[in-house]
Amino acid sequence: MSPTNAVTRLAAEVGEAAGTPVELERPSDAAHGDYATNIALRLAPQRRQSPRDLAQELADVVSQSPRVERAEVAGPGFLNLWVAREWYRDALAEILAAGSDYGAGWAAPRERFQVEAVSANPTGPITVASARNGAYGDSVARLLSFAGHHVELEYYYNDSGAQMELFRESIEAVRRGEELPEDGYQGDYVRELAALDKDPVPRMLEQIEASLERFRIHFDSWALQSELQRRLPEILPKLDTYEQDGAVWARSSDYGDEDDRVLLRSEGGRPTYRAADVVYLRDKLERGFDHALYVLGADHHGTRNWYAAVARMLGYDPDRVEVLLYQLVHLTRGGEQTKMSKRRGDVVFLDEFVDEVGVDAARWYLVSRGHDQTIEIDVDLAREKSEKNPVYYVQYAHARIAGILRNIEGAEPTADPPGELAREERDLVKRLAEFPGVVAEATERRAPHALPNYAIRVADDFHRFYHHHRVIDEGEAQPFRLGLVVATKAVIARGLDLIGVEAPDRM
RNA sequence: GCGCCCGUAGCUCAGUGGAAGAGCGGCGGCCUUCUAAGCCGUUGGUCGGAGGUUCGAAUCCUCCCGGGCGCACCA
Repeated sequence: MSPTNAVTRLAAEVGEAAGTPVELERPSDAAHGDYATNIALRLAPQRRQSPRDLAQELADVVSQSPRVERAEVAGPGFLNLWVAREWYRDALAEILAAGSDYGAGWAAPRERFQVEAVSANPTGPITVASARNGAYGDSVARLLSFAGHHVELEYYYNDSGAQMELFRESIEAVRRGEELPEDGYQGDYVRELAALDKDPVPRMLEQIEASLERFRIHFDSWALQSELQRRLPEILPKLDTYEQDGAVWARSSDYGDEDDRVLLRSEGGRPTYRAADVVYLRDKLERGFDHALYVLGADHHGTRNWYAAVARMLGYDPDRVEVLLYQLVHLTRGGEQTKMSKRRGDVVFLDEFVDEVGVDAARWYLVSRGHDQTIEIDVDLAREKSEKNPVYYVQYAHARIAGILRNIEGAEPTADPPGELAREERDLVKRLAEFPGVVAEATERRAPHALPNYAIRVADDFHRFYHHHRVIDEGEAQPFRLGLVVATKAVIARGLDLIGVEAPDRM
């Protein structure tokens, strides 16, 4: 399922001629037309026809369409299309009618998604590494929601594991003026929490929530490991388990995981985090979510198959569980790599990073790389680089349009071109018409980094248009150009919103 | 040793079977005109390597090299 729009409707016309669905692409070389398809090359073998002959037959049919200016056969059998003025008018009219909803609501069926993201232990402030988790997970959530799904974002935190004990012990040690436990938590924030003379965990959680809200990530709910763990006795019998060496194991290797996993430790029968995972997953699916998405750093990729195995063991369709992995953030200082460790206090916190570069540049930066790509951040260069961050290039396009609109308040936009379109106008309309396809693909591939890359292209086409053509006082061209920039503004604003970046009216 | 991810321009990275790209950097131009955080030109790549599949491979398969991350009764 993907949204219908001017491009897919044109593809459908070609598809009708070909008798099979057709996808159109925009050739990088303008000499290859506005749109092109390789359908003749794919169909030729089964039709026992030469690709070029087949392409020519399609060209003859398709060129009859009022939306097609001309159609040509090129190379081994590509079909290149030049679209007509009518197509541009249709495409722009559709965007103006939809406004900020352009590209929205295409999902069918509409389902309920839970996205669990960040979920860092409250043993310290949110780091830049966790911020990537949040930026990625939140953007995926925004995309799913924009598609028409019901989406809730949840933060799951561990308040009872070994790391938390070590954290509390570290605080206590500082309070008593004793030496830190082995591998204990260090850093300024530990001393500050120790000075408060209160339970450090609620304080830490408040700070985490505040940092994430500032980063424009709002969590709908917060889940607590200790609470979920209490329901373990009720869930445990539903699992395929066995005892060995005094511990209780899940037979997860029979359900698609690499190994069996310990649920209850031999020492005192204390539950592992995986025991809580089982309760939590069941809770998610029983709460009425069709899909449970886990956003995990690559350092957790070993647990990738664990969640699906648990779903199988509990009798759920494992396809309802999805693990979204992203690669880690590496920090360097003046070329030297620093390890991100909260325990050693050797770490860059999100708040510091945002103080340096701002929310917009930070979110853009963390989500504009593919999630399978390791991110390198040179902390010393972060600020300097932020001034050259492409996010400003995109935002500037939006601000320029806002400036135009301020100067001609009340003027009526139209999608109807007064005459032949200029090259910059055609390029911009075609670019905007890509938006629904970009959004749909980004959503289905869980790949929000397509948005910033696309937004740069839009800004590119806009800035070029802006440089070559005026909007205001251009006589009969004004209403159409106004429509063009109004549509551009809507697409840029939405594209940025989907990755949590603001679209300012002035810069 | 096993598993996952990555290797594309000087740097940071897009591009998941169709005709090699962007930003930054470098060099040279453009502001009495809706915002110069902009525009135009130019510089730049044996797509890590070798085989294979295909009419066609940066993209799919195999092997090799290099880097990252894992392989807990931590999370």
